[in-house]
Amino acid sequence: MSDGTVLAGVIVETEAYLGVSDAASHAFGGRRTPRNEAMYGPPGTAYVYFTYGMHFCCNVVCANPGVPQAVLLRALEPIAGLEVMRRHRAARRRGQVPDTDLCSGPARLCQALGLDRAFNGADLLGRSALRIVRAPRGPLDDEQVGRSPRIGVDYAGEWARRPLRWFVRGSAHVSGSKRLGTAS
DNA sequence: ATGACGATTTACT
DNA sequence: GTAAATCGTCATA
Repeated sequence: MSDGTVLAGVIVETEAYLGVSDAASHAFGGRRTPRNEAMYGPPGTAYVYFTYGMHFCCNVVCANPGVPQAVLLRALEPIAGLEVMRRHRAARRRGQVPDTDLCSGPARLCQALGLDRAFNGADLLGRSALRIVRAPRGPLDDEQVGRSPRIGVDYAGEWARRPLRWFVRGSAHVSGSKRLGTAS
């Protein structure tokens, strides 16, 4: 953060949005507007969008410039800056927030990290304030990764059923872990 | 200018 | 389980 505090977490849940052919994607049918323009940028670009009148969600652009494919960051296991995250998340809530719920959802994660439209279009691979680095613990075995259909895209017909959500099996930091964390 | 809607979260019955 | 919160964006006119 601006005061030097480091907020960090391990990505434990993601969803893929496969571009112009994907009915659940903001770029479906080649739709290109000021809002989703970042999706058409180079790989490693952040696509942060505002939704439901109150939430932000953060994606990582994955394909070449002009090809609007991205991965939605859905949950993190927080590993640094927990105090700040708790403050961010408790602000607009009644009680306290369990540590397993600090970043267990695409909008929760953005709230905990303080991500908003200022980060839209940011380069996640450089030295800027927001970045993604290789996990020190290394890659996971396939057995440790679960898959399921994506969340909240029921309007997308056949695409809604595709298993394009990935999560760390057994992680308590996955969104809706009680319902979905053990699926597939 | 208008209106419908959302890649969600939270609270409440 | 259901519903409220809350508003930018985009398609339509």
